[in-house]
Amino acid sequence: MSDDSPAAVHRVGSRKPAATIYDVAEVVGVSPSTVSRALNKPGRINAKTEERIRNAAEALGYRLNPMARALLTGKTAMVALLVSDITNPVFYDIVRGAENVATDAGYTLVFAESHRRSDIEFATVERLQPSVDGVLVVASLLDEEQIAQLSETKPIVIALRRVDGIPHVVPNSETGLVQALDHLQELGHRSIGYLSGPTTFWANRNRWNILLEHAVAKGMSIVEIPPDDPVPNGGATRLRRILASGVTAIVAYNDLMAIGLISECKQEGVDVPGRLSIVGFDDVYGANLISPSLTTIDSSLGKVGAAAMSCLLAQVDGTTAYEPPELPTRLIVRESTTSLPS
Amino acid sequence: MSDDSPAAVHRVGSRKPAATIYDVAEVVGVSPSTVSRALNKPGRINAKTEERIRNAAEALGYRLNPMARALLTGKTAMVALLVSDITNPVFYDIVRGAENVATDAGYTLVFAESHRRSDIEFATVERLQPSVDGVLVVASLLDEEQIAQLSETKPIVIALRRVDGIPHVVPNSETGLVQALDHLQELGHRSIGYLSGPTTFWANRNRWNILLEHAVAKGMSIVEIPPDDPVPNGGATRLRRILASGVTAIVAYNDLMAIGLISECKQEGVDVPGRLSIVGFDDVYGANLISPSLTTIDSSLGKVGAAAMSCLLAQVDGTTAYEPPELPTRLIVRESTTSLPS
DNA sequence: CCGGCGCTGTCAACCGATTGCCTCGCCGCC
DNA sequence: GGCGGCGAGGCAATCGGTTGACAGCGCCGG
Repeated sequence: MSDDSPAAVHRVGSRKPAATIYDVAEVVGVSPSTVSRALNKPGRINAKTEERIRNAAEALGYRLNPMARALLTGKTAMVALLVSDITNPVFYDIVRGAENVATDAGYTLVFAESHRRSDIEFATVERLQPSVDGVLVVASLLDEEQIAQLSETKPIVIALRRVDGIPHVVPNSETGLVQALDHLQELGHRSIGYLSGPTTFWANRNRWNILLEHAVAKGMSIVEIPPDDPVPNGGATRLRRILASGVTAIVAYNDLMAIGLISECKQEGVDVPGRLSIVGFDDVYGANLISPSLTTIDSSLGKVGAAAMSCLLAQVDGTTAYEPPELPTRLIVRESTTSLPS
Repeated sequence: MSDDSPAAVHRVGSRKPAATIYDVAEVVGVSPSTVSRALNKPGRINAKTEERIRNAAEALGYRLNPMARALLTGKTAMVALLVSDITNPVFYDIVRGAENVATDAGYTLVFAESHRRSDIEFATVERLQPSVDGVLVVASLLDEEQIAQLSETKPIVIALRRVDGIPHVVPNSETGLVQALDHLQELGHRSIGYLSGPTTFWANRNRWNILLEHAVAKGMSIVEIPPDDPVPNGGATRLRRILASGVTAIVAYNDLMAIGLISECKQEGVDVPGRLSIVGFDDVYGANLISPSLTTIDSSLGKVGAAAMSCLLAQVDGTTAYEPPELPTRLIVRESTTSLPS
């Protein structure tokens, strides 16, 4: 039976108009304002009346119209979450963490994607702002001025990027990267390559700076392998350059690039980790599936999303200033790194 | 000035109140209704006046307040997308496809997760309905009655599940599954196991029914390996049962279960595909990363999401009845299947 | 010379909920 | 007995934008 055929037919047009406080008021025989108070100022109204109103509201299937409330109060109980690319697994846990916090706090999450274009990002935030109480942007591509400008309209929080004067939540990349360098040093590696990400990304520059500083301090040599392709797994095309550089281990900007590099190595017959040890960043879904499984740095993205959303809601509610927790990263050793045969 | 102090500080409270049509009207010297008409009924107003109004609106940074419009017109220009589990990669492409269509049509996407609980799913749809023009639910967990009930309030579309009387978009699993059976038969397999998913899932029963019908027709023997664990990768614990059953190939409910099974095989030293050929379903991210890479069935989830959203928007706009495209699935042969040594 | 028409723009009601202010009735206390 | 106080509920304005009804005006034809 081929029952997969899509059903286009449907009884349309028969939708109920949705009950309002006026309907409830009429049923109970009170004024709409009394209904409003009964429903959200417990105690303001006589207990018995309140009870009758609640029952009537229940019976009518009354739901508050968020638009109407928003119009008057200016609070929409919605927050926007903007990522540059939905299909990038780096964002999954962030989205989930943020969604949980928002939902628990009674906020509805509006979700949007900027398709990796800063102009779309700007326009999208602008478009969304009237509908939401605040915006959480993950790894924003905008200038600091643009962010500051958007911040004048509604609260905005940035995740995975440090922006002066704007609340942001960023895991501490240093702890994990230092652990990675220690790990590689213990394995006998002296010459490291950093497989760089998009040069405009704050996180990319940040990671490189940390690596540079600590590698030098540890007496290791390090070199940045610049990207020649802006797509995330553009790492694959750079294998030749890496081999030519003489490094024995690579720290990649992120797991996607590391995974791309491993694939390339497989194709070219380069042994990983025998010839080249590889460390990723983020521990995304898939990092432990690939063979060899990827040694990488866990940046607890779920917590980043949750913390960023908490930070945003704290601003929206205007209550206490939210103090972001320390979010250390840590190395997860798997199969893609091994000791250098000395 | 020169407030370069660290992140926590931020000039709060200094947010602009956002321009309204009243502000624009005052600047131009016309009435608010004229501004409204100028902005969204081109031609209704004198061209020069309209021009002046547009300029003033631009200068003031005027943005329409969607809440205000929604209150009167009943159209919010938002649609909700509900999935059961954000971290399930099956949904990524669906979300992306749906987001693109919604954004292109000028709709804002509200995103929510039901945490795999049908009660949360129901409550979430109910909560979201007043704010949106329609709801797209992916792989709904609800009864048909519940879905019908929700459908009375606002348009609803279901993806990845067939529901009588409710518009739905489902890829045709039959084409891909038949190809998989053909593929396995060519490789010499005569005895197949279906590694079943959650028994309550429509898609699970659907796939099993299709497999049963066609395997029998092809003269192959087939057996359903029931789940003993509701989590997606619960497949890992079932290896013993599979081996005991004597089948030489497994078709899994989805890639997650197939990947779990492969991991288990690795741990237990069972050769894949030498001892057991494995076919997944969905071709999610990661299916080609694992080793051996997974033979699976591509169900073009991006198109499913796009089609489902188009279907929803067609209902919302009340324009033409949307005719969902045929969405065939097809087999992708990789390394996890091989011929049976006869 | 007058009626009527088309073009522009204004008026005012309305969507649903919230909230400051007011009223009414009742109680208790001096 | 008079008055203050308080509990309970109503009135009406308000948020921002939309829209049907209508008014002023210039112009045309009869």
